[in-house]
Amino acid sequence: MTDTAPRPTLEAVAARAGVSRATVSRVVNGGDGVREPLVARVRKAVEELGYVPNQAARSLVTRRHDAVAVVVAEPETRVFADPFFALQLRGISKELTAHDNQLVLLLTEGRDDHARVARYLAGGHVDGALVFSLHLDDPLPGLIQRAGIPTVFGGRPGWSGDRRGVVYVDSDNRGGARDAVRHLAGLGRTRIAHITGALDQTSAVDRLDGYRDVMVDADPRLIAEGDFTPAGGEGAMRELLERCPDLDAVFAANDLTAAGALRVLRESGRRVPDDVAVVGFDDMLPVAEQTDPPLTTVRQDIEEMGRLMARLLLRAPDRRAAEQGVGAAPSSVVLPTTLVRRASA
Amino acid sequence: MTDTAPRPTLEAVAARAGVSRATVSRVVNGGDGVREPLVARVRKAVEELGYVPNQAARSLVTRRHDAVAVVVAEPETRVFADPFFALQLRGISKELTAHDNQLVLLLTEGRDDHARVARYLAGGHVDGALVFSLHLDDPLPGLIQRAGIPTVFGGRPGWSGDRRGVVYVDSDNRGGARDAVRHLAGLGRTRIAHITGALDQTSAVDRLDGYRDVMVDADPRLIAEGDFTPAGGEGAMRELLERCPDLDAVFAANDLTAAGALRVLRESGRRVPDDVAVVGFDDMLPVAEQTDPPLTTVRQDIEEMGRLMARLLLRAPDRRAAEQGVGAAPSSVVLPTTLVRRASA
DNA sequence: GACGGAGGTGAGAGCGCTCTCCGAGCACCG
DNA sequence: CGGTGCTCGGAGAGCGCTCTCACCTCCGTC
Repeated sequence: MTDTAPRPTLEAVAARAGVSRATVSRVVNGGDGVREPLVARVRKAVEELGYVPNQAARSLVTRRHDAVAVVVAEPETRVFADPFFALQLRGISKELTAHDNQLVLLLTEGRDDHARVARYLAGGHVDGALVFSLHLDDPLPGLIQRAGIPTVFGGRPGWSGDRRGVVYVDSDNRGGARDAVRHLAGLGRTRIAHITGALDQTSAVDRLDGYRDVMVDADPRLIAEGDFTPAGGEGAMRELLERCPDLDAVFAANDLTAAGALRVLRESGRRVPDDVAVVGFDDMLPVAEQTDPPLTTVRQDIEEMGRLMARLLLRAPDRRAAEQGVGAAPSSVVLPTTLVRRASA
Repeated sequence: MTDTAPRPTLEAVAARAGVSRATVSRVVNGGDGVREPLVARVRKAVEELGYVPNQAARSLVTRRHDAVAVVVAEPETRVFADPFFALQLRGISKELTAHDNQLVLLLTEGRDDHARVARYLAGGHVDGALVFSLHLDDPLPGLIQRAGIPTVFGGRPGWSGDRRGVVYVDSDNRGGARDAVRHLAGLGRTRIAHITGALDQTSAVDRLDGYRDVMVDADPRLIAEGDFTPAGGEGAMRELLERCPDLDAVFAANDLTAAGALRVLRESGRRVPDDVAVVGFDDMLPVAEQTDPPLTTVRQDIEEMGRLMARLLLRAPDRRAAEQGVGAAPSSVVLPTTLVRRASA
């Protein structure tokens, strides 16, 4: 069980294959510049010995780590109750795996962790960082920028610091919101309400802006603040019904909020979509398909966002290249959204 | 921006503090055996230079990595739609952070990834592994055991291989299920049905066993197979209503399933809990509290399970200690559950 | 006052790998 | 047939750190 067998080294493989360490190294790293028969002999030795390169030794000299940190700066449990982040993580994982990179997960809770994360990133343990920092007042992006490693943000960081060189991947929240509201208007609805998300996050602000783009002179009482949770949606919906009992449509900042709103609408005796049409955002499948009635919503490809973040990061020029002016820094990407029609609007 | 500044080394700190490398190393690693004035001088130099130890160099000689792999062997998206895993991850993260360990996340999808994961773990990149492998037929536990690194499983691995030395953390699924069913019986219910989870997972099997412990000679038609999803719960509930229209209680394998069942019960015109009492499992807050009526359920402390897994792993004797027979291997832990009474039963 | 010992400090040898030279060998050209 | 250029393989120098020794200082003790 406790196999004392020391792991074989390059040296051991070289000895077995009857070549030098350098040759084995070349083969292990792609085999360029080594003649076929030798390559085969080396590979055979590697196989027989079960050789696995020592990553620490390799990193020591190459200064690469083939590892990327994923920083999740969400103080609340919410990020977890929410499949959103999990899906992005999955996209990231797939892309990193495809490039033989490891994923180091850094969850932060509260300010105390910020210093820890900053130190870790500055410590050169990873080649780059993917950061989810959704809050407007979050100091983390600034700290990370100072750490000086390539970084891609998930969602537009709502952050007033130096924006130069900031790369992010986001959905077209504003455009998606516009589509949603236009859809409702196209159904002949005129009293279209909006339940916002947590307004300390850029996505919520952008969706609100999109709503306003279409409802240029909307009754301000048609806007109620939510927080992306079902409970928030319920509260906001009650508020709206009280203020504007004549509303005939609701655009909710996300599907969970919409689910809460639907519940309150049903309680109040309103029929959806007959009396009030409802549109959500995200197209989170377990939620959007399970509501009663199924939710018309704005889909964003969350997993693809994660993939893209990783791709952008891996493509980022490393320090040496940057110093030589080689390879432009990648720029931010905003992914399109699509309206998914179901029964609720 | 592209700071060419090479990171300072031990050597540099030593020079600045006017001591030897060895002394700096001692201070950085706790400062034992170094006199106070020197310690202060070294710390000052570290501070001024912004020295951060090179983990690769350190690992190269110590053969420790202060990193733990978390392997999630769930081919389906489901694990993600489900806050369950996320909560455990959070517990793990907290505990690892408290011990200055990093979390390397390995998500596997499908068989192809198994070899990759096994190679990684065997490659000695991490000091141990926390493995979530919920499926009965999963080859991963075997592969990992062969990799020969300390491992703790999340949930009892349903695996027919060599069980010696297998350490896991699980909830008392069977006991919790018994409590749930006894509670229903205590309410005077006699036709108590069970919707199972996905029966290729030990937790589902254990909960079914718990149900059977109480319902010793239950009508087999009172058991319907679900899959831990709301949709599965709906299907199973319809099936049950058709087979046994006289049932007066349902114990669902988890809260999501219960939510689906509730919907079908409502559709069928039955009142909960008056006509049919319902109990879930997990006490997943966003779900259990939001159902109509709120769900009576069996709570397990998911985050604590994660914490415990990490604690067990970190306590596991390292190889050297094991060779000397020092430090017993930790043993598995089964955490108790508690019944949470809400309105549904 | 000399000696033993304990407690601090420094020197140096690697950990396993990459990568830069160099030298050897080969083909091809003159 | 000798020279030239190129390609392939090997030797060796570190990467930054830890850790074992050996040494040195200073205290207590007889």
